[in-house]
Amino acid sequence: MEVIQPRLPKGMRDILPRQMVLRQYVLGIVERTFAEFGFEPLITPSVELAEILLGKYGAEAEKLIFMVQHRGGKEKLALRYDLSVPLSRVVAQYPDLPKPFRRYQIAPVWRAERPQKGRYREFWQCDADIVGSSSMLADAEIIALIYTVLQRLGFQQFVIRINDRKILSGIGQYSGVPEAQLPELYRTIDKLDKIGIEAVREELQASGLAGQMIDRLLALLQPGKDGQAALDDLRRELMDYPLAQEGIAELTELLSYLPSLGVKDGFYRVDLAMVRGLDYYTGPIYETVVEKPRIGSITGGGRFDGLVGKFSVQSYPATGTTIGIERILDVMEELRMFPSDVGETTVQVLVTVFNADLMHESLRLLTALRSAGLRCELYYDTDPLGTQIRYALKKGIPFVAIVGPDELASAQVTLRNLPLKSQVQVARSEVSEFLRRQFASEATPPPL
RNA sequence: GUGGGCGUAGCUCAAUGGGCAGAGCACUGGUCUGUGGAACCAGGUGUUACGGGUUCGAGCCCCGUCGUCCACCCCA
Repeated sequence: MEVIQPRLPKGMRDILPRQMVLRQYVLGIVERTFAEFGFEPLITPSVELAEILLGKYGAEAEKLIFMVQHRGGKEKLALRYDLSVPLSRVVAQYPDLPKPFRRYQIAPVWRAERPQKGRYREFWQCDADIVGSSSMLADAEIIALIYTVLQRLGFQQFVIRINDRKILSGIGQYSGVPEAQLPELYRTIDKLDKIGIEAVREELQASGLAGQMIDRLLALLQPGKDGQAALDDLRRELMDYPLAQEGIAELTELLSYLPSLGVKDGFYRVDLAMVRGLDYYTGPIYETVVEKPRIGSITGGGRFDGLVGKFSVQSYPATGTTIGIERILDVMEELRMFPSDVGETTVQVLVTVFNADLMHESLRLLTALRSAGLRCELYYDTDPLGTQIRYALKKGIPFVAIVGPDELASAQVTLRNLPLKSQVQVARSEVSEFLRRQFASEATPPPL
């Protein structure tokens, strides 16, 4: 019979148990931190009506939306592209949600991109957003949240780049570039840190911008300059541009909150050349980059005050971020950032079976351990102990429990700790408590 | 969507200038009744991605398709 080739759609992956252990460790820290910051969980469908998603992200991004159809379906459907637009729909659809509405959502999104390193067609986003407040405290808390999550995950080196769409718009006005060509200008500016100041100068020249204006723009963007100093320069230079002044005031206020929220210097930077591609951002924007593995941004977000208004006459200001779990996992694996007690499996104990006569002893022990909340697997055959132990080693199960004739006679259980190559005999009545103590401190995130 | 590299066993890779399908690991079954990733035996390890062309003869050369990786665009 012809077999069907086992394979996956382009850009999509299976996540096998060994990877899931690492993933759940990271997700646990992310979710716990979201909850500590006062965000509440939300789930929305993977599929939205196409009209909900279309016209929100910009022409380029919209091409990447996965359309969904089924035979005879009358609704036009699409897989969600991000979590911010569904959130905006939810807020518009349930007007009685108390504001500010603080929700987190950890869920897969889909983008029909060409896959490459750190880029998949299905990946998970961890969003935390605040809807219904225009306070810069909200933006500052989002940045503190990003900082806290990355600290707890053990990131030593990262920079949260901060800019403001209003400042970019002001710079656009100041440059005298026609409205229609502004997106091109922003795209070029965004490349500053990637291709360098001279390459950007050349691109601006090629686009027909006057040399004098190019000099003034590049001077304003000041890649090397300290954030507050750069903002002060801007404030003077863009005196006549109210929108830019608004953005400068926003960032100044936002920055003032960060130290008291525990965000340390050096982990964030005002970067006037950082743009972000999505259309819906309206105020402060932020993204996090790491130097070591060059993998693009690991978080991204900003203020999107106009999005809820697309779904309701009642509009609400909103801000938030997404944390890219796949890229974070890629980085952490590459830098070997996982604590040693994050093992290869979630199974804690293998209960062995000494022989057919003692099978029921093993079953009783198994049941007792499970009742105590320990994660246990039973070995199904009466293979020699060596074979059973090798099985545990291979799967990375840390403890092996043995009930043989000797243990039965003395009402004890032998517990072998495979990583430590040690073993102890514990009274049958105390086995559960003993093992629970062994696992008491496992994989808990370090306090700040 | 644009450009480039690469496609041999499940995985990592060999195969003289065109001349008979290879290794390690993994996997499946078996042997082994008190302790370490074992050994031994047996076994799929495969239309050399697919289709066409050149040739007496193609894993190798040419064309096309598909897949994959990388860069660009953009993004998490």
